[in-house]
Amino acid sequence: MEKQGTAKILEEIGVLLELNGESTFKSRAYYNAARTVELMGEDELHRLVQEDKLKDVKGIGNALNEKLKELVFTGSLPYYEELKASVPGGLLEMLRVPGLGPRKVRALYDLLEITTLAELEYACRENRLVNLKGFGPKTQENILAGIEFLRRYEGQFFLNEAREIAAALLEEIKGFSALGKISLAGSIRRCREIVKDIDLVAAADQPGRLTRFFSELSPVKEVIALGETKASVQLEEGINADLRVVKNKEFPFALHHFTGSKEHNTALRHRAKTMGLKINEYGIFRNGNLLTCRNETELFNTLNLSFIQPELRENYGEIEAAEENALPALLEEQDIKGIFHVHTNYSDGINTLEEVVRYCREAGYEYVGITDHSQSAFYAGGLKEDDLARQEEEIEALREKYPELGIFHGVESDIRADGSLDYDESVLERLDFVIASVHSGLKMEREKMTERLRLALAHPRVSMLGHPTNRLLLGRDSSPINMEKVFQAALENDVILELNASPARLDLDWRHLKKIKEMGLKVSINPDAHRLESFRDTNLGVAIARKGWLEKKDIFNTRTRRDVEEYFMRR
DNA sequence: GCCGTTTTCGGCCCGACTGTTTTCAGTCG
Repeated sequence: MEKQGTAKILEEIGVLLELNGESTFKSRAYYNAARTVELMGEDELHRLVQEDKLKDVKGIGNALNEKLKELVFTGSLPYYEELKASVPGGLLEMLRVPGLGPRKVRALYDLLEITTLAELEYACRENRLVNLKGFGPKTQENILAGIEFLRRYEGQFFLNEAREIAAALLEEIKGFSALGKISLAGSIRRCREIVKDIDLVAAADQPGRLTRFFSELSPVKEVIALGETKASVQLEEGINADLRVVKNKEFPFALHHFTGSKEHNTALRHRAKTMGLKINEYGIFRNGNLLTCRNETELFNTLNLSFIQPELRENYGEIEAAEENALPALLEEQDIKGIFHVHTNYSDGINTLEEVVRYCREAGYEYVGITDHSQSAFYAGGLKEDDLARQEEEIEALREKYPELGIFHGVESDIRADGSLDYDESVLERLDFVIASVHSGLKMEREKMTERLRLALAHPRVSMLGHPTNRLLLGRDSSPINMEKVFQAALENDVILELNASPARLDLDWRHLKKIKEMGLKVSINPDAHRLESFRDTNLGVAIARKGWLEKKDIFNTRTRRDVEEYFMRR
C-alpha cells in the first residue's frame, strides 16, 4: 500500500480509538505516526520496511512497526477492520459537526443510542440533549446549527429552509427599480419536500441590468454564471439560485417552463403537438405565430385545460384531470381549525401546557390535542400512568380557565415490537384520543413491521397512526412496510392517518396521498410540535397535502370543535 | 500507542473558549 493510503488508515484508527473511549495518548500516537508517514519521501516507507528500520523512526514503536509492516506488505490490516466494525459508521459522520468531538459523539451513542447524523438532528429537535449529562440547551442549539451547516454544503435542503432563503432573496430582488414581474419557480414552487436550488423567473425591459443587480446582492457568495438573460449564483447559505429574465409577453411561458416538472412539461409538449401547436419557454406557437397569453391560466386554457396548481405538476394525472375540469379544490392554510400531536414539558417539549394552550387560543385555533410520549419512550421522558393522571388534572383546570379552546387529552403511545401499546386499556380509555407511533425497532423485516402496524391499528383505543413510514428526510429511509395493507387496516378500523408536518419527516409521503384519498381515508395534518415555533410547520403539511391532491374534506383537523368532539366520543 | 529512563512505569503541548457545572470537560486551532 502507498504511503498516502497508509497514513489515512493510521489517522482513522486514531479517530476510532477515541470514539471507543481509549486513551487520547494512544490515539495521538496513531495521529503522530500518520503525520510521520505522510512526510516521508516517496519510497521511504517501503525502504524502511524492507530494511526493517521502521522502528528507528521516532514515534514508531513495536506495535506500530508490526502494523505498518502488515499494511505495506499485504495492503490490509485486520486490527483496523475489526476496529471499524466495532463502531457504527454514522459516528464518523457525526464528528464532522463543528463542536462535536469523539467524547461527545461517544456519549450520544452510549446514552441515546444515536448512530447517524439524521438521528442526532431529530434528537436535538425533540430536546433529548437538554438534560443529558455534559450537554445542555446551548450545546443542542450549536449541534443543530452545525448539522444545518453540513447539509447546506451537501446541496440538499428541506423545503421550509429553501422557502425561507428564497423569500428573503425575492425581497432583495424587488429592490430593482425596473422590475416588471418576478416569481419563484422550480421545485420550491412545486413544493417538493427536498430542494436543490432556487429557481426564479423575471420579466424586465433591461434584462442585463437585472442579472447584474442580482449577481451583486448581499446574500450572493459566488457568481457561477452571468449573462444578459440568465444568472447563476451560490448564496451564503450554500444553496444555488438561478434567475432567468424574459420579455414581459414571454413571462407566463417561462414561468410555466421553469416551474416544471420535466415530466409535466414533456407531457404538455406532447399534448400541444397533437393539437398542432408548439410550446416552449417563450410561448405557444401555431405555425410559428405566438398565441398570446397573459398568465398561466390562459396558457393552460389555450391547451384546453383548466389551470393546474404548481404543486400538482408532476404528471401524476393532473393533465387528464384538467382536461375533464376535474382537478381538486385544494386545501388552504386557513381551512385548518385545530392542531393535534403537541408535546409539552411533561415529556420532551419545551413549553408548559398552559403556554401551549394560550398560544393556540391566540393563534385562533378552535382546539388542540396534547400528546406527550408514553412510558416506554424513556429517552423522551415518556409519561408514567401517574404523570398522565397529573396531566389530566391540569388540563381539566385549563379547560375551566380557557373554555373557548377545546383541549383534547391524548398520548403518543409507542407501538411496541409486538404491535401492542404500552399502557393498559384502563389507562387509555380515560383519554380523549391516542396517536400510535413507532419509535424504535425501525428496521424490522417487512412482513413483521406491517403486522405490527396492523395490530396497532386494530386496537380499539387508537385514533391516529403517527408518522406512518418513520422516514427522516435526507437521513433515514422509510421502514419496510406494505403500505397498502396498512391503509386497508386504517380503513377497516376507522383510524386517521397522520401527515406529520415536521420538515424532516413530511410523513406520509405526498405520493401516497392520492391513493389514500381515493380509499376514503382521513388525514390529520399534525405539527408534532416540541416548541411553539413548530406550530407553523402545519403550513408545510398543508403544502404537502395540496401536492397530494387533498381537499378540505379529506383533512380531519379542518373539522369544527364540535365535530371532533363527536368523533372522539363515538370511539 | 511511544518514550526514556529514576530499567518498569509515569508522562505525553497547551491556551482560549464554550458550556456546563460549581471546578471542569471537551473542542478547536
